Amino acid sequence: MTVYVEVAVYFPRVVGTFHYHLPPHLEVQPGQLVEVPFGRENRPMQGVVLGFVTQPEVEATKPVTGIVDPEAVLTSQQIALARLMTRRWLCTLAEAIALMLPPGVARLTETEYRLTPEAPPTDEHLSPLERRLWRLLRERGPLRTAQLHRHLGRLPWERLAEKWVQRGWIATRAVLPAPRARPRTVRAVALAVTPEEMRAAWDHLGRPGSPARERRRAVLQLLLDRAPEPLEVGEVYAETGATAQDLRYLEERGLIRRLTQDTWRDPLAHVQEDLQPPPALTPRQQQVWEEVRHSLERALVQGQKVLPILLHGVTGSGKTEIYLRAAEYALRQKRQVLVLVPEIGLATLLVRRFLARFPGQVGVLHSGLTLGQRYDTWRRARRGEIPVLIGARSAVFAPLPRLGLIVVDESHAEAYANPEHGPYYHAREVARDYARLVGGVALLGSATPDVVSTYRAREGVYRLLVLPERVAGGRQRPTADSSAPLPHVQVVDMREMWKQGRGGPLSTPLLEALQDTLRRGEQALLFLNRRGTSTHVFCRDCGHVFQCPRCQVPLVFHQSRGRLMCHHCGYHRGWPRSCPVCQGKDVAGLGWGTESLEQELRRLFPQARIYRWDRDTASTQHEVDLLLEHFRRGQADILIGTQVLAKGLDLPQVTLVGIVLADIGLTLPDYRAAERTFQVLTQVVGRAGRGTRPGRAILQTYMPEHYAIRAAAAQDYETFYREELRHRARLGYPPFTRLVRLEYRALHEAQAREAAEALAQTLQRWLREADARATQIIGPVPCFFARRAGWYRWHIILRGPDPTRLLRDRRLPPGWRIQVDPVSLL
DNA sequence: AGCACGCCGACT
DNA sequence: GTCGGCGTGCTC
Repeated sequence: MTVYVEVAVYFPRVVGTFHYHLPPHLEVQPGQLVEVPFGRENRPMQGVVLGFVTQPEVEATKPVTGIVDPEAVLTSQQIALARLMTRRWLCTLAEAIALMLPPGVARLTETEYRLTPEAPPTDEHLSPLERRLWRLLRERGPLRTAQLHRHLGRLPWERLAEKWVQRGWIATRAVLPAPRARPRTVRAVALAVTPEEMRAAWDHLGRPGSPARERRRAVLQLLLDRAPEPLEVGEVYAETGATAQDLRYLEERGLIRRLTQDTWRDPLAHVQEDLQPPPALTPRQQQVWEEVRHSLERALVQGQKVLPILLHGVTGSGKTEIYLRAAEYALRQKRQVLVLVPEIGLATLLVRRFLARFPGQVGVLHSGLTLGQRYDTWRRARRGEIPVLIGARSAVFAPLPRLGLIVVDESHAEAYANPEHGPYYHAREVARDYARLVGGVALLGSATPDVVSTYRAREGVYRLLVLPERVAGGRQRPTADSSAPLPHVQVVDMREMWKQGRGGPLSTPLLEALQDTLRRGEQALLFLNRRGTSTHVFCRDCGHVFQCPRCQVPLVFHQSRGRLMCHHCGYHRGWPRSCPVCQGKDVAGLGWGTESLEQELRRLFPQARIYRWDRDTASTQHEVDLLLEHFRRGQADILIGTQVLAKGLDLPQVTLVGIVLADIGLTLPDYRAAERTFQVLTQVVGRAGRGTRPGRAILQTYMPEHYAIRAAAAQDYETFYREELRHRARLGYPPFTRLVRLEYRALHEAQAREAAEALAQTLQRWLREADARATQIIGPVPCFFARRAGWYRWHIILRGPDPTRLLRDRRLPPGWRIQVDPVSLL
């Protein structure tokens, strides 16, 4: 009986699956990564076995040719998730699976180039490019596409290689490169005899009294003390002073045996946290916890399907403690826990709290780790050896065979969507689907849930739980019956300040509040969502604004670097000597950024100690940690920062938050602009008064009457939600419709426009054919950020009750990026 | 990704 | 008349 398997060939653009037969000597299981011949050339490719089939779809099946990894790379639940994702996000199965494969193992087929004997024997009479290619292949031997690409870059070597193939100078071959990540093994030794046998040999380990005999005895004693655990040879050398010869001596006499041991490259290996007992819950927390526990019990004990939980808790209301208790419950049921965070760099505190509660049981997974660390964490997760995995967006695709709980912290965060490469997906939505598939619980936490999630919760799609009060004293010592007040917020109308002739970024109330805070020896945060010194650099004679030649957005002046910079693509240039339009010499800067704000503060408060936190002052994780640690210890009085201040920071000494300009971003032409502004303002205001002393916030704005500003100032989610929902209903945006955004990028404007216009016509035809009258096509138009890093961007928006239906099982021309339920239309 | 098939422009 | 452009489709 021939065995047939269904294989998802790992190639992003391959649609569908393929049937192969299994040669008698091979045994596979679903989820395994195998090698198969593909295409008429039988190019070796990787693929994932999805399952067995009794009857192949085609007569002549090809054989599975090899097994890439002895262990299954995907769980059956992940295979189900991948299948679901193709419909949810309109991606191919191969694209979804690619997200789940172990880092560094999955490889795409490449072409290998080799010089033949027909090739010229010398590089005389060759052009410079020909000579480089000839020499590379002559000196380095056969090279793969990627390797040639590294050496020759953008030079047109591929065309040349093709010519040489036709001439017979070069032979090509399709190859599957070796994995980039491998398990790391260390050499270890273990005792090979019983203690009794060891003692019998004790006096025959060399000349009596010799140092060698003492060293060999020390090795045996050490191994006996630690038995039955093998010890790494390095440790044995260090502990006993023994040499390689000593180990060989003992091995030859059969006293010890050598082995190689898998090691885990663990990014948390050197992190120590003191064990912390769970604090008492406030009555509110207790109520919420009872509800969460009930869901967990129904799902994990009784095996029932439960709704995802949306935990709406204001900043400082103790959501983390709920996560910890939920995790503890799942662990007791022998289930694994996945914790998603928007950016792992800002989640240090959360990781530490999990470590303090579950020492030795926590793993982390994010793109900042080395390939080896990610690979090892992935493998251990696959084996079920990581009880709690904390990670960024892509960790939702980690293989966790006994997953029971997924926590999505800050579940409103945009960082969960929009991966730059690969298919578009939203990790929170994937987490919901995944939790349902594994029969577990999805726990989505947020201080400012996105309105779509809240709407769903009220429609009964989520279980909504609310923590409306802060726990007093931050996380230090929550007592059972106390709650801390939310900060008092004062709105300052900057138009009034302007009329009174007060220039500068700081209003009188904010200046006075800063003075007051400094006098009392407390700390202040100043939030300005914009880096640099001047936001616009322009010619005073003709009004020309200096823009990025690649992105066409205004360049921002950074005085510390003495350069004009593009915040989109990193382009930079020196200060212009003259205007390129009118040759005028009067070039000036306008507007405020964190850098000029810092200068102004130093001028106004010469004795204050000021830190500035943005990408310019702290670019690495280590620098960020250091800066925050110093600030927490009171080594500065004022911390100026951008967007990052909104994230889950715990700075208990901060009693004043100043929002220098609340309106930034509010006027962007995006359906979520108001929501984004409300969220960031609410989160920043929430940074005030997390310790024992009450906090206050001052919010400067030119639009004090805007509902997002007013609701943020009042810390009133409900009002914002209702107002925002009214706007969405009127304009026909989610949650009342769904959107699909189709984006095209090209190096020439005309190219992008033509592609977009062509697709729009096709879409119109499809729309007529499907008679989908409720679905609208918006565009094609250039995106708001019409150029990014030199690429022209056009998009088409589909809007309707379910615009994905129009695209399902249809193929778009190459180059189009599909975003289902996009979080931004910019 | 390759590699076929397939229908419209500048050449032996 | 032919070579060749890259649009569309297929790969078990």
